Amino acid sequence: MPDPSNAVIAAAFDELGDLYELDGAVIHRVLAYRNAAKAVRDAPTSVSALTREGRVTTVPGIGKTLEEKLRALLETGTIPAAEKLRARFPAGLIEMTRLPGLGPKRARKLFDELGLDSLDALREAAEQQRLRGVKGFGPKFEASVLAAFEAGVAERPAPRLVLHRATELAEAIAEGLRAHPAAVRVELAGGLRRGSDSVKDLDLVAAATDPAALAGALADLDLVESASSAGENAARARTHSGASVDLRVVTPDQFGNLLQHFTGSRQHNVRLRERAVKRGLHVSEYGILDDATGDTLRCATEEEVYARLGLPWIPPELREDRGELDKGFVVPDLIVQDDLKGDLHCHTVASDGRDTAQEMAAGALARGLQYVAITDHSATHGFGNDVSPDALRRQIELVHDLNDRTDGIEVLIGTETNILPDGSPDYDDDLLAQLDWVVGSVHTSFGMSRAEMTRRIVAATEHPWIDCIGHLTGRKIAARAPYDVDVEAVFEAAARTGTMLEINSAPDRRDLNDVHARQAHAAGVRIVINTDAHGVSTQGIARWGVLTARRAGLTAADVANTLPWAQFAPLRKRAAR
DNA sequence: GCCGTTTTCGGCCCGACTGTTTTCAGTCG
Repeated sequence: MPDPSNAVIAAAFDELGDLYELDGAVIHRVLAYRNAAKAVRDAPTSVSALTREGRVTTVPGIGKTLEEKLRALLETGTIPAAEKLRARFPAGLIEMTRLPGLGPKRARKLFDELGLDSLDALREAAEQQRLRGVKGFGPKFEASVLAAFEAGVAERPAPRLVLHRATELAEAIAEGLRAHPAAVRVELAGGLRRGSDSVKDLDLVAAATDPAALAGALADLDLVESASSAGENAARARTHSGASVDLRVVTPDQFGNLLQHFTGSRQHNVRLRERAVKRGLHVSEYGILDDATGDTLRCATEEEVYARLGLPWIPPELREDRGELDKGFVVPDLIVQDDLKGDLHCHTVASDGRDTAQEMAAGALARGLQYVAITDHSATHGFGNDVSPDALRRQIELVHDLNDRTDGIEVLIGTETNILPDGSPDYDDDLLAQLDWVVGSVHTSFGMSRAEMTRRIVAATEHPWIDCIGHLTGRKIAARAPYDVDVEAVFEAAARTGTMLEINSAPDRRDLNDVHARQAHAAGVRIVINTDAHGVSTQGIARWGVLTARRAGLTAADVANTLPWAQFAPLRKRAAR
């Protein structure tokens, strides 16, 4: 039995938190499990390995009790406490808490008094008006339950918006609001500003000379289908595309407090406020209350908020409670898009791209890059337009010729070769050896076992002509789960063999993700940020890969393709041969 | 259940809204 991954352990702790909450445990005990789950999910090393080494209590939020539970999980594959609680509380009870306004306390009450243990049972009870018989529940709640089912809550959890679409939409709304005469500043907040993979809704904050007037103006935008007031200086809306929008407006002297509060993350704010309380300060979206004086400090900028708490300004991408508020944390000089000198993964009409190698090279040059590798799909890609070995040989000639004719940018010939189920590439070694650069990616047989998939990708890192592994986990944000692979084993192999790992910038991939990129870097792996662009029009998506790298805390020096080609070239595995 | 520039015990962010209450617990962000 393989050791559970950090993701599996985190899910187990989250489940335990839910179960203890239903069991009526004090909330801080429940939160301890959720904190631990998050710490495990974000941990830069294997929590299973730490447990075996007896060092797991070095993970913040894991103490003696959770260590014991981890040991049980490693030795028996399960946690006894979870088994016991599962026997008492059906899974349907946790599902019931998906309904707005129904949390664990009230769900438990319905379970105890009416025996409701599933969404179906809840709906039936609401239809029969039996809920109002329970103290604390009334006709309005029954109506809201039925409305929630009508809206489809039971079938699907609220869909999440992938960041690039959400950003595009939110920027358009922000632009509309900025045109209002009362607007002083309008900014994106929440996960949009932190660069999360996806967001649940669009958070916007604004400063205005007349806050109520600007909040009211949200309803008038063309993009907005319907809007409602959510208090004096706030508005909530739904766009025609179905996204929900939250807007809060204050006067300019409080804008820093508001922006800080609504940028989050929740965990970052909790930690920030806990720190502040120890100094006698209470932080909210309205200001910083000082116990000593009774005064509330209003901040026009975020910098003032952090400064008053004795902290440097922390870039939004790092506000995830991953150590950024620890004593002695030094804010890194995070990478920016302009730091990138090359793109080592793109496609042309030779496979499934839209533009020619010449057009892609010109596009890369126009974006200020100094080198670009043409890496079309390989012979067994399986989605049409496969590049046969002969076609690749012709492509080598073509790109060499193009490079000779092109000034200002190094045009390299490469491939994105399929990693076959046995871990080998689908071109012969002598052909791969003629290329400047080879990305190896998994595009088939996603359903392999974790052990098989890990062996497959580790074997690819050990191949002498594979310079880099593309989109390591194959995930599609909000659409497709990653395939099951022991990423830590791959990081070890990549570091050992000198194989680089890509942060794929496609906005629905961002793979490596932020946590993996941080782990890989810590393991000594060389990271590159690639576009995987399929046309000139999408070469700008490096933005999303850079955002992922920033969330991983990476600087320009931590990303190999910030180097000019002359310095990058010798870092390739093939350069050592 | 965790944790320590006030603590090895007694704390553990902040504010708004909701529906049901007779003064507020639970939920949400």
